[in-house]
Amino acid sequence: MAQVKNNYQFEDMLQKHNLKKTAPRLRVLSMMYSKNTATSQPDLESVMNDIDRVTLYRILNTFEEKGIIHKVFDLNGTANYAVCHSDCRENHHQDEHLHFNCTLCKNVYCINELNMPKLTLPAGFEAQGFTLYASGLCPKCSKKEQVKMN
Amino acid sequence: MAQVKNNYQFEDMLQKHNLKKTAPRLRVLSMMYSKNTATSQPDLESVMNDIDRVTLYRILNTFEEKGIIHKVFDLNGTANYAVCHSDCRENHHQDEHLHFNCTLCKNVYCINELNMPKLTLPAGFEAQGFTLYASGLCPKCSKKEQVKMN
DNA sequence: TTCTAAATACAATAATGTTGCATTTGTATT
DNA sequence: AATACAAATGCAACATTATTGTATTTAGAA
Ligand SMILES: [Mn+2]
Ligand SMILES: [Mn+2]
Ligand SMILES: [Zn+2]
Ligand SMILES: [Zn+2]
Repeated sequence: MAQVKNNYQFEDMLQKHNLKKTAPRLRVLSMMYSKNTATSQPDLESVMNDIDRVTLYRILNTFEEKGIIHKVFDLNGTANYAVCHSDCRENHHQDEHLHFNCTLCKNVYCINELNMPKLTLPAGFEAQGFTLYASGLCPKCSKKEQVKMN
Repeated sequence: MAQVKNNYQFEDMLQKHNLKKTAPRLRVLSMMYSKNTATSQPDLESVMNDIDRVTLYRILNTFEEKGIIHKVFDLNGTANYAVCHSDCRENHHQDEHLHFNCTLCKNVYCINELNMPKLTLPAGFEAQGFTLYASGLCPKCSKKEQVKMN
């Protein structure tokens, strides 16, 4: 479920990362932490339409650099941003988890409950990181489909 | 390695999919089949700069629909296109393989030699398809790095 | 050769992302 | 509380990627 955090905690987060407490940043944090799915760039932009587009891009970039959020491209190539799990540090993400993209509601879920399988690549390839994508129906949408069936 | 095919074979391919044999289509096929990596949209466009951009997009779309090529987004969200392995059909891709994105040369490799691990998602999620991404050094670039080290 | 549906070319527009710079603001220091 | 300055925002301009509509051309069938 969505991690519940209040404004004080967001201010703390910014302070810990040596970032100034500003209204745009707090609003972005608040929005991202209020959901249990990633936030697409278009969504973010339409919700925060009073904040300059460039400011949003810069906020997302710095948050990513600081290890607060990570970027995921969904199956359509759209940029989505999700809050990082515990162990991400500045300029070093630790986000090897599955991303589930619902084909119906288009939401992207970070699935941390699944440990990545160990994989051996063909000779010559030196893998540094893995990401797993899955597409299909998320719990909400699969329920809706069930109802329609009956 | 790159699948070697001649122009007659490309013409056959188009015919089998009920597509007219046109110069732009044959050139796109020829380019994609000549490489063992996916072709990025920008690359395609700069190489075929005499063909209209829109035409290229439409060729890529129809090829994808027909199951001739599949689209892969690399780690930067750039669209790449790769020739499909045997068993893709019209409007039904069968491309559950690993995509390896080299961090140095940026090339995207389709790794068919690896069978996808079976995964169980958390309750409620109904997965329809999986894609696995890996990033790191491809054989060529990892060799270059070796040489530099010495 | 003629005919037509399909494909391409061209024009316009939308969506996404970046860069440079002027202005504003958070915060450390006095 | 006032000052000072780096950091952040806002704005303008631009680049890239992608889509839509329509006129023109062309592959392939008749
Ligand atoms: Mn994630
Ligand atoms: Mn592939
Ligand atoms: Zn859903
Ligand atoms: Zn490489």
